This record gives sequence, C-alpha cells and structure tokens, in this order.
Amino acid sequence: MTGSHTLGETEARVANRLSHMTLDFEAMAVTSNLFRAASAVRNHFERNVLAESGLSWTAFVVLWVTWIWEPAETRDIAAEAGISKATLTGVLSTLEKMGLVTRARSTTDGRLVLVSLTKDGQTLMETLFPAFNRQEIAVVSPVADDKRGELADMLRAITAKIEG
Amino acid sequence: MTGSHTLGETEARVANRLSHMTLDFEAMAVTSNLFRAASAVRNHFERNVLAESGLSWTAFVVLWVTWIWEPAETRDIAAEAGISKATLTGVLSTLEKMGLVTRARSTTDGRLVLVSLTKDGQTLMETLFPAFNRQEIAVVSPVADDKRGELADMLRAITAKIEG
DNA sequence: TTGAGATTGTTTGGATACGAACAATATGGT
DNA sequence: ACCATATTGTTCGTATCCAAACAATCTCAA
Repeated sequence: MTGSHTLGETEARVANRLSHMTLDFEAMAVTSNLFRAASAVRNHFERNVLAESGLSWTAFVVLWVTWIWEPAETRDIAAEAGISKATLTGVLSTLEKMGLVTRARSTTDGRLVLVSLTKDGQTLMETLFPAFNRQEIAVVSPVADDKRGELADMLRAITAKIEG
Repeated sequence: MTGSHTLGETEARVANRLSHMTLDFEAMAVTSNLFRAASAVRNHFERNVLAESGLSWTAFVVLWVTWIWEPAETRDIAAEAGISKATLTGVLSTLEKMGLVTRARSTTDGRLVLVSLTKDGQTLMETLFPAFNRQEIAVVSPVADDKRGELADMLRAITAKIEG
C-alpha cells in the first residue's frame, strides 16, 4: 500500500503543503488509516481466501447475507451488503451463473425477488466461512485482546453517526 | 447500510446459523465493522463533498497524492492510493480529460511518467481539501478526543500486519 | 373500480478495478 | 558493445459499481 516514502516523510510534506490551512490532523489520520486498513484487509481476503473459489469480495458478502437470511429479499441483501441494487443485480447474475444461488419471484408481491442458496452454495459457505474467520483472527491479532471490543465499538459509532 | 433488521436480530441469526462452528465472534465484529465504517464514510464523502466536483473517491485520492508529491511518479501514486497501476492509468486519463492533471515522460528515465496538477487542479484542491477535512472532523466526532489517536494506531497496526 | 403515486428489480451508460500480456526502457555482468 | 533480466506504464478482457431511466407491480384514496 505505502509507496517508497516513509510515514514521517509523507506527514512532513503534507504539513508543509497545508501549513496555511487550519486542519485537524488527528481526524485526518483516523479516516486515512480507516481506508488503508479496510483496503488492505479486503485485498488480503480476496487473494488468500476467496481467489480459489473465484469469488470477489462483494460476491462473498452477498453470499453470506443470503446464507443468513435465506430466502432473502434483494432489497435487504443490497442494504446489508452496502451496495446499490443495480450492483446487486449484476452480482446475483454472476452467482447464479456459478450455480451458487437461485432467484425466485415472490408469490405474494410480484415486485420482489427472493434469493436462496443452492446445495453447492451452502456447501461452499460451510467450508469458506470458517476459513474466512481464521483469517479474521490473524488480521486482528496485532490489536490487544482487551482492545478489540473497544475498536469495534468505535467503528460502529462512526457508522451510526453517518447513517443515523 | 443496515437493512430492515436490527443488529441484535442479525447477530442472533448468525449465531444460530453458525452454532456448530468454532468461531471468533470478536474478530468477526472488528472486520465487519471496519468495512461498514469504511464504506459508510466513503459514500458520505462521495455524496457530500466530491459529487459537486464530479470526482470519484479514487480520483480524489489520486489527486491528493499528486498534490502532495508533485511531480509524482505513477508507481508511487498507485502505491499511496492503494490501487493497481492498471486502474491508475484509467483514473489519470479521466483526470487529464477533466483538465486537472498533466502527464509528462521523465527525461532521466524513459519508463517513468510524471504527473502534475494543472492550475485548475491546484485551485480545486485548495478549496476541496479543507471541505474534506471538515467532514472528517464530523465523521470522527462520535469517538472521544482522547481515543482517536488510539483508534488510528490500531488501524495502522492491522494494515502493517497484513502488508508487513 | 380506477388511476395517481410509490416501490422494486433490471437495464443503460460511464467510470472504476484487477491480473495478465505487452512494448519500451534501463541495468548489470561479461 | 552486448544481451539477459528487471522495471514501468499501457492495453486487453472481464467483473464490479453507481445514478438515472425504465417497466412491472402494488397501494390507497376518491
């Protein structure tokens, strides 16, 4: 992620470039590191856990949400996965083509589409999710045990603040 | 981001679905909230700060890195922005078309391309970045002042662990 | 009953995203 | 000087990703 420049070098140049502005560097550091971490973790998962299944990050999340809420309405899947409904349409088509999910129009509301996992989809998730969790443990390991709950809470608070 | 289900409801279903697996739910909560937060913050910035300039999140990050390191080598921009060089090629073409950056081949190394901001690009960043920082402050506000440094450090540690 | 308005999933158009293959350039040893 | 190897940015193919427009369906008041 980081280029050839050290952290201190970057911050020095930033401070120099922005010296005439009144800025909150601590807030800047939080958001900046939030994105670096999220991006690094995501790429790590894609390469080390998902690649062999041919799944993208988003495809996995969609599969996971469907797994939990099956049969799931697409509007809920999109909301839980944090993607637009337009994106979901494409991802579902991909997963359908891979034989992992099925689409079925609701009998009580003709506008709704209900998504379920196929047998293959279920089998895949039962092996994939534990593997995923093992990597989650490794990723979080540099944070002290008694700080992880606090970390999750702070991130939750940020999300709530924006979406509230 | 969250759908029609409450957090407790979701966790109950997850626990039920995964009851026969040995999982680290705290690690799961950290990564899960990491992505929710990053996604929420990114969407917030794109809609409230970047939209009026017609910039995507990535385009802004590329512009920012270039602003700091100008003239910047593309390999460094890609590394700092956390995107592949293939992606950068496309984003730079977009920014060039918008008249915000210029490309120039290095005179000392014919393989390198140096990127600089145009006058318009500089003007844009001088107004955009402070507006960006104001939103960063708002986003981080639900985290106590004396906890923000710790939060940034934990996120940095996670990134370092993966990329180390 | 009927029709205006709301909701839902898909399509469209354009930008982003990556791995792999590629051409151009640079480096190092001989 | 030569050339095998490495590095860099672009191109290609394919998969996301979103906003806006759209067609199908539902709701509910008149």
